[in-house]
This record gives sequence, C-alpha cells and structure tokens, in this order.
Amino acid sequence: MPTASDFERMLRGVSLRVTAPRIAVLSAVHEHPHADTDSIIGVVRQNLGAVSHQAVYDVLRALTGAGLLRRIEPQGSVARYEARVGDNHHHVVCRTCGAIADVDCATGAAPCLDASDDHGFVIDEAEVIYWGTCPECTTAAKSS
Amino acid sequence: MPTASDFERMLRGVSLRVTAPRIAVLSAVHEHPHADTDSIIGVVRQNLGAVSHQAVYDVLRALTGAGLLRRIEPQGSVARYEARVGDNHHHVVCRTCGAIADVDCATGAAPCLDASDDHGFVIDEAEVIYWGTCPECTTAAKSS
DNA sequence: GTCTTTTCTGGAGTGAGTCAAGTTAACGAA
DNA sequence: TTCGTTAACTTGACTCACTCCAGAAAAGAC
Repeated sequence: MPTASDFERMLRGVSLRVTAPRIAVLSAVHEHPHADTDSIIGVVRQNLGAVSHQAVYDVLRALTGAGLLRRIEPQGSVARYEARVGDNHHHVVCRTCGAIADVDCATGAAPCLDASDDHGFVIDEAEVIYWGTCPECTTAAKSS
Repeated sequence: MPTASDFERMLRGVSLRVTAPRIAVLSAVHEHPHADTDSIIGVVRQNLGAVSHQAVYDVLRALTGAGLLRRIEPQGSVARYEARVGDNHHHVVCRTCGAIADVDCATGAAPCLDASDDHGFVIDEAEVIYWGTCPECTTAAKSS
C-alpha cells in the first residue's frame, strides 16, 4: 500500500497541487477499489473530518483526468473508481449483487483493439465488462 | 423495416399485451437505433399524440426484460436503446460527440467469454465498448 | 358482455451529479 | 519569509434522468 508521500509524489508527477483532500481520496481509492463516490466521501471524512462532497467530486474528476484514477460505471450502478490504471485490465460484474472484480486482459498486452469494422472510427481503447454471477450469489441461488 | 403487424407478432411472441404505445416504442427504436429515452418519447408522441413519459419508461423496461430491446449506457451518456438483439455485437463510442456505431464481434459467434481469471464468477456475457473518435470529429479536430 | 389483470396517466419524489460565487490555501518568486 | 497569483475548496441551490404511487382505463380470458 502506498504511503502519503507516495501519493504526494504521484500528484506532483502530474502537476497537481498537493492538498489534504487529494491525498485522502487517493488513499481511500487505493484502500477500497471499485468504491462508489459516496463510500469514498465517507472514508475521506473519517480520515480528515469535514470535507464537502463537492470537493470529493472535484478531486475525483481531477485525478481521473490526470490518469491517476480510473472511473468505471457498469450499467445500473453509480460511478466507481479504482487506482489500477494503465494496465488495461477489465471487470467482471455480478448481475445479482453488483460485486466487481478485476480481470486481466485475456488477449495480452495491447489487446482487444481490433474491431471487425470500425466505421471509420479511430479507436484508442477497448473496455470489456463481463457479466455473470459471483461465487456468493451462485451459492445462494443453489441453496434456495 | 418491420411493420406494425411484425411488432405485434413480436409482442405476442414474448407474451406481452399488444398496445399502441408498445408498437410505437418498438417502431421508434427500430427507426432510431441508439436513441435515448427522451428522443424515443418525442418520436412516440409524434406518432401517437400524448403518451406519458412513465408509459414509455415502463414499455422500454418491459421490452428490454422480454429481450426485444437492448439497453446500452456508455459512460457519461444517458440510457439508450437498440433493437438489434441476440447477435452479440458491440459498440464504438465517440469520445467527442458521443456518437455510437455497431461493431460485429471480432472473435466470431460465441466470443469474448474467456476471462483469463474469472475469480469464480459464472460469466454469461461479455460486453465490449470501443472508445475513440468518429470520422466527423476526427476531421473537425484536424481542420481546427 | 363481464371480469380480472395488466397497463397507462399524472403528479410527486429521489438521488447522483453539477453550477456558481465567494473564500481559502498551495506554491513559485521576490 | 512574505507576497501574489492561481488553483482548490466550501456552501448551497439546482438539474435531470429515472422511479414510486394511486387511481383510471383498456386488453384479453371466460
């Protein structure tokens, strides 16, 4: 787990000012991958005391824009954030409980970028979401 | 383009009652693939006169549940609906203008369902979204 | 034709996320 | 260290896609 000074370095690396809310948000997302905005606000407030929700929204946007965080929004779910960036991994989402898990890209390093017919689009990223049922919900469904 | 009686047959095929709003919604989605709910409401009202937005939401949900429509929700966009179902195709989304185009699945018929490590999830569908820039926006960006 | 069930209407409500204006604090330069 | 600039944060109102609810209407079964 990175420390506060690691986060500070990350912020400076992308020319963002180092502020307590930013460190706290970075840290919260590292601790709770795939957390939604509301939980992040909760964690940040636990560590820092009063922080406006607006600040958290701003910070999340700034960090996402700078590439320190990645925003994911599976259908039917609110926005969630994770700190694993730059490794092109994907996600499995449970249809029943909404749990999210990481999945490394099956096709290797620079993957999935082959659309059979791209309609003239210049494609720079492929996002894959696997839908299914998580182990817990599978068990629960069988026993009922 | 399917006719009203085709739509009627589709509805009966999934044991749904045949109502004017349902026919109108089905028809609107066939005419305007990837339309958002608001546009669909607009089209339906043009054909039918006054229809409550609630009715359209209900119909969209019923038809999606029955498998006659598919709901897609790329990040940063509101829900959109399309009538191509059951052929496992994917989408390209323009980062600039939000345009959506269909892409046939690159890996063939029953594709993409191989996650390298599924964490015990039972996966039943893989959804792929290609992100990029559409031809219009690419041209506009170059000329500016 | 009558009855039951499903659907539609209209209106109020919810909640994630945004906007705007003013205040505060980070950080480079003097 | 202090100062000034500029980015970041606070507060609070607001938007908008979508949902909930209760009553009215219509579809399909008998």
